Amino acid sequence: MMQESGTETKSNGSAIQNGASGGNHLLECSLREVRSNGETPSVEIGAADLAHLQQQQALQVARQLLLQQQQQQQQQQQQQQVSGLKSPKRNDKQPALQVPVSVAMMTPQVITPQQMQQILQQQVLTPQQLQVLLQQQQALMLQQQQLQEFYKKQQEQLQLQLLQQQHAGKQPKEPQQQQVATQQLAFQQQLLQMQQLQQQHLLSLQRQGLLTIQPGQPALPLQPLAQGMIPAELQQLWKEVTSSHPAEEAASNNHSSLDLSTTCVSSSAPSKTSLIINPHASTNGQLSVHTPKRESLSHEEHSHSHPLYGHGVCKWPGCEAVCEDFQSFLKHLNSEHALDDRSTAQCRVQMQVVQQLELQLAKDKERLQAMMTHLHVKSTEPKATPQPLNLVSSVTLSKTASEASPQSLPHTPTTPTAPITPVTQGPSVITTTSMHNVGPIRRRYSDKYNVPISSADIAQNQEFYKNAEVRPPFTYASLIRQAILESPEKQLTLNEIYNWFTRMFAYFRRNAATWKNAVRHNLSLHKCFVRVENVKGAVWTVDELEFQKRRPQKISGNPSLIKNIQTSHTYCTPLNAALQASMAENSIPLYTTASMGNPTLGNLASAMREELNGAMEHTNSNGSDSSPGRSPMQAMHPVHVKEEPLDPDENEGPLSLVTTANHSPDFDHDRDYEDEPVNEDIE
DNA sequence: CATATCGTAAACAAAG
DNA sequence: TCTTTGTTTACGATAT
Repeated sequence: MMQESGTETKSNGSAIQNGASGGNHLLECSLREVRSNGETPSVEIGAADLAHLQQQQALQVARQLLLQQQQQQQQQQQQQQVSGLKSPKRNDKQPALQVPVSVAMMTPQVITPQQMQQILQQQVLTPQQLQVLLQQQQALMLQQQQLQEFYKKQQEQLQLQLLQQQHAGKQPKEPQQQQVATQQLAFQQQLLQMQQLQQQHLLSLQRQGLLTIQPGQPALPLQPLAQGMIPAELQQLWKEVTSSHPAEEAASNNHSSLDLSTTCVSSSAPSKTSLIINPHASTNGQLSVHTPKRESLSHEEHSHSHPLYGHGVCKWPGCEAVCEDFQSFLKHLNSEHALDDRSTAQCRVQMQVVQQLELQLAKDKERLQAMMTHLHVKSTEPKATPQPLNLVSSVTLSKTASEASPQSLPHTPTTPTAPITPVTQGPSVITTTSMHNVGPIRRRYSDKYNVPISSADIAQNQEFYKNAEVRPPFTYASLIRQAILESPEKQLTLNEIYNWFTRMFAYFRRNAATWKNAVRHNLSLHKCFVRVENVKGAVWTVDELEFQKRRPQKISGNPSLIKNIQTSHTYCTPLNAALQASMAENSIPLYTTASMGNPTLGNLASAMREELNGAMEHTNSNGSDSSPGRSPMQAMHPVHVKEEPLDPDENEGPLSLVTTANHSPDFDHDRDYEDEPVNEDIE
């Protein structure tokens, strides 16, 4: 290898970097802070804020509901007492009474599987956002479940009382009332069952690819959510995406789904009838069995992270009670947040909160779509700077997004087979690399078309790739380059590169021999990687010029692509501003204070900026650049949170702010991956 | 069809 | 001697 180019490269790099990296640093820092907060999404606090505003109203609504419900039940039972017959009409009445209640508890404001998948596919959300959403959803589900159980309990108890009144002292074998009651229950549970079946059906349809959601369809503002997802399905979905702990989660999934299904199915089965017939043992028994079962389940399921428990604090909206351990939290949860009017109301409020968030998300997605459309389609129009901000709810724009720029949105046409990497086929500046369904399939990498490459996408999907064993859609060269450029000194030893791979990508915690060989192979093969002898050995650096050299060739074939890139470059700064302004504009209190606002949007912003910078970078390399002041290396500056603190002796780097901010909090986290995974599964 | 790129495998050598 | 690091060649898949 030629060593002399090493110093050359370095001086090159630093010279270029100095161009315009200052702004990035500032942003970087703020983003970093934000990100570090994002580890523990404090959505509930924001929810609490909103809850305070809405609590009064919701409380009343809830009370009314409960009152109505009870009254209706009493009326019903009085009728039963009077008639003592199981008339078919009773069944007619019940839907009117029960359906609204139970359905209302089941359906509202729960993300449908379609929406989930859509979100995942479009990858408009960062994995962090998804997790936040997911947690919220799970919390909601739990609450809903509780409500349902409560409802059922209540019904049973009422009937029990009824029985005791009527047949005091007797041991009725086949009282007609009970048949009626059983019918009631059965009916209600059939409803639930039907809903579940529907959901499962939809899910399976989607999994088979029969029911596809057009990825180009922008952010349909929440359709009336007819189907909610039960927690098991949510988890299943999430697991499919992440597939990080398959065994455990599969187990817990089975539990929860079993729990639900048994509740529904068996209760409509005759065996349950006998249970109900024997009220003393049965109902009590069911209650005493059921409740702890669910508890232990939730304990199992969320022992690591209960949606309502974090950092020793109860995260029930507006609570924040301190619980030292999970057990005490459970106690607290059951005592303080038992099923009463207040909890019910809070649950409803939380639903509203989630709905609002979803609405907001839909809006922002639409807005993003409009911006993209505008920048792609109307690339000939030079002054479009603040315009995207005003396009908040323009349906027409989002329509044109899917129609006019088909290239910008990979359509994955008719793929009933395995959904193979609908990875950015288009030149979209804001890539929508869908990664969740990337299988072990061989494929072309987006790097080819996609200017922003790893730098941007890695940043965007960092969290995801960290936990999901999904092959990142980037070439080894891109990844290596990214690793090196993320390091404070812009240089890494081979081992450090390895560590970066294992730390950043769950995928590379397997088959070490293979990918390490590939890494070495790439390091040697590509001229852009320069080995520099050091006192302690050798480090690898990136020759940006060389790296840039390779890509214009690839891209040259596609004029529209270049056009788009240039366009995005032209609008880079304005768009950046627009984005941030948009975020500021959007930051309703709910967002800014506590909920998903800062971390996720910040993350998004960083990702977007990276994308844009990446595009810029490439345009520069094409020579058709209009702003020579900005350099490729600027884009290379890490906007990422996780830096490369591995080398304790390389601290005097130029990015002191960044590195110091990075080193302390992340250090042990880094060490985690450093040791184990490397040797992990070499055979 | 030719070519380029990429990933994988593997042989080999030098250094630690 | 074994492992790590680095270089090189070969081949298949895929995209242009």
